[in-house]
Amino acid sequence: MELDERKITILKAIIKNYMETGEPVGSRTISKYVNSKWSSATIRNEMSDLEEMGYIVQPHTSAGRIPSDKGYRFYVDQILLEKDNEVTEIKEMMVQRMGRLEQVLKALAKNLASNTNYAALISGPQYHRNKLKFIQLSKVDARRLLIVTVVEGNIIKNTMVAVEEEISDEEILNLNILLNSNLNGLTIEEINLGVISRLKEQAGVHSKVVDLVLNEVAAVIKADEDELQIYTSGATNIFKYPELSDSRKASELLSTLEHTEMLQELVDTVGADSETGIQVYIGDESPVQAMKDCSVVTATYELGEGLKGTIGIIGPKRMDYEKVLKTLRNLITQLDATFKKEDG
Amino acid sequence: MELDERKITILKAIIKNYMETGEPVGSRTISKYVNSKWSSATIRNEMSDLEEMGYIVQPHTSAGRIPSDKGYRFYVDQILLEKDNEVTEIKEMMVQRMGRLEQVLKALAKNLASNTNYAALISGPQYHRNKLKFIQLSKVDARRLLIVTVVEGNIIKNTMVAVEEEISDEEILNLNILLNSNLNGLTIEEINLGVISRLKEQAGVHSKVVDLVLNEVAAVIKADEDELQIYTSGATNIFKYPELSDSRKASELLSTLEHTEMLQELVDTVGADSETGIQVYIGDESPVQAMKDCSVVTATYELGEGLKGTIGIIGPKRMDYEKVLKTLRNLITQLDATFKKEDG
DNA sequence: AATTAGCACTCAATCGAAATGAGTGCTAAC
DNA sequence: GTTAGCACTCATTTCGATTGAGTGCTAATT
Repeated sequence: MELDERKITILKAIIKNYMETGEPVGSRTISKYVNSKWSSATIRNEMSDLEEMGYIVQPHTSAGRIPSDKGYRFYVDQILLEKDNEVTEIKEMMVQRMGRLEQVLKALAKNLASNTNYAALISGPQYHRNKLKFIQLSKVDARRLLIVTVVEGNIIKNTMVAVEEEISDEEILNLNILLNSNLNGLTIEEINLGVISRLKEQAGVHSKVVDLVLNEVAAVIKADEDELQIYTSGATNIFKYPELSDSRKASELLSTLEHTEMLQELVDTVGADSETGIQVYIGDESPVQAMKDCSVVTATYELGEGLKGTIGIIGPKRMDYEKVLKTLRNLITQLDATFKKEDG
Repeated sequence: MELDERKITILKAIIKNYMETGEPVGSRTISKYVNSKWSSATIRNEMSDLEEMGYIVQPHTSAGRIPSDKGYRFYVDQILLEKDNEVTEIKEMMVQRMGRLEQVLKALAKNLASNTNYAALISGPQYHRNKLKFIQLSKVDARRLLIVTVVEGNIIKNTMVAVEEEISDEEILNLNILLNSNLNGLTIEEINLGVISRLKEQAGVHSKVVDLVLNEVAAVIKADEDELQIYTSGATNIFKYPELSDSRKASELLSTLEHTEMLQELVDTVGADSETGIQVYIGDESPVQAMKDCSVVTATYELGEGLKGTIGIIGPKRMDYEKVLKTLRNLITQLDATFKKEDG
């Protein structure tokens, strides 16, 4: 059997309708919904075919039909094909006060969630292969040094370390020059033993401090790699969809969203669509078990070479794929543009 | 009528039992629960009295009794009186890597939630009246300055600003000295026009930069005051309590916890118990409407003079007050001790 | 006078049979 | 190929009967 014009129209009508209502949709509904060109009986025959082909299912005999995962998949693929060129403008909420990446990401997630009415997720960029841009030591008080590390993408990290004996301002100045001239532009992997021993040699009496500083820098960056930052927002939006809001499902889904370590796999996988990095998981396709009754759309954004993060939307299977995909594509475009500008 | 010994015993038994089961408790249950010294009939009479006095209620005729808010209140006050001296040791999860206050607070909330099985909330300290400890300007690249601000309590803030024309390293050094010698030890309110104009005068050609820096510093601190940092954890724990997990209530409660701005009032109010700063809200007593079916326990911790934050637990009315109060008291003690040490 | 046993009564929760109705599949007519 | 008509299915709703935990009251007991 083949998916002819009419079957496609009917399938789309079923999916659209089900997305709106969340209820199984029957033949009569569709008959009225689609210019009433065909009677309910005809629709019934077509639906019977569509069911046989696996695009729709009956939750039980004598109920209407709902789209199967395969049905959704067809629908989504259809949309992914239509490369919409119009880029609708997103409100200029972005990046008034840059510099605190976290804040921006959180705001972004919040915005995304309230725009779509689904749950949103955003992961901070990962730091391996990331170039050191700037290091600064400062004396906060007699025995305490503040280390500020700036890496590519203008991500700033602070640490405080205690030193054994006081260091004069001038010595700190020299250390700063030393550190920056030797380390700037290197990735964390490139700071190998050779570089380190050369540094320590030049530091003379303060080789101990150099050690301390390098350890902290490595630890800070490492820590961020390990406990990957993931922010979620609008998790409670799922209560807007009855099929997800019974206590068992809601509990499972929400606690997964709360324990961000369980979302790792979702942000690790790079999107399939090579151009936009967009990936759509429908139901069981999701790498996260708790989301088998949802659909998840993720997209990858880029801050610089090798500096990638993920944005995601989690909603019911009947989510408005068209809107979500459009929004994400749009956002990615803007993000990429923004960071490119900020960075250069 | 008076609350005699026996009535108190029975009231406590009812509350304890209800806390365990979450079901209305009947006379026979209590009769067995309390050394079976009294028969169910006796208990019934006493329960009748207790109901008349308002300590317990029947959800409907011919059901057992459950504690009223007044009943819980009695119970809690009882516990608050018993100043327990034994301070149980909390696991040494705290403060391995200090300096990133946020991380510590988040970890703390997570810990608290998983220890108690209730939802936990923690607010970062508020910054007004906070002393500036250290300012540092650094040149990241030709047109960009990094401003690092350290305030009392070792809270570190970063901002990046763009400058119109390049400033030499030496000039930056001078600016740093100028800023630190003039501003250190001042609160944000104390940096008034007098101080500012004096600063600008001394800065000479770079008075513009001073302006920029001061604006940023004020803005950063202001921003943190405005959007008070509140972290929640274990919100989904509420699904463990059937009386809170029906879709409507759960949705309301969880979205309140998600939109932290709605928790403002909870962390604004300073605890009533003058010594420990602990405050217990039972049901309607809570300033947050969405929590009228819950109990909320908050405690205030201190980082330094005028630098206060709040920790809170949100759970069902039948929460284990004894455990919660003990845990919070304990935590506060340790927090205070830790920050005192760190700070000095 | 306080306590307890006994019994009638109440009422939410549970169960199950019947009614409802949305929706299907099939057949026969158009 | 399309449609009208009808019997059939089955989740959901409705409603009365049943159950059982728990009470209040009274009379007997200590």
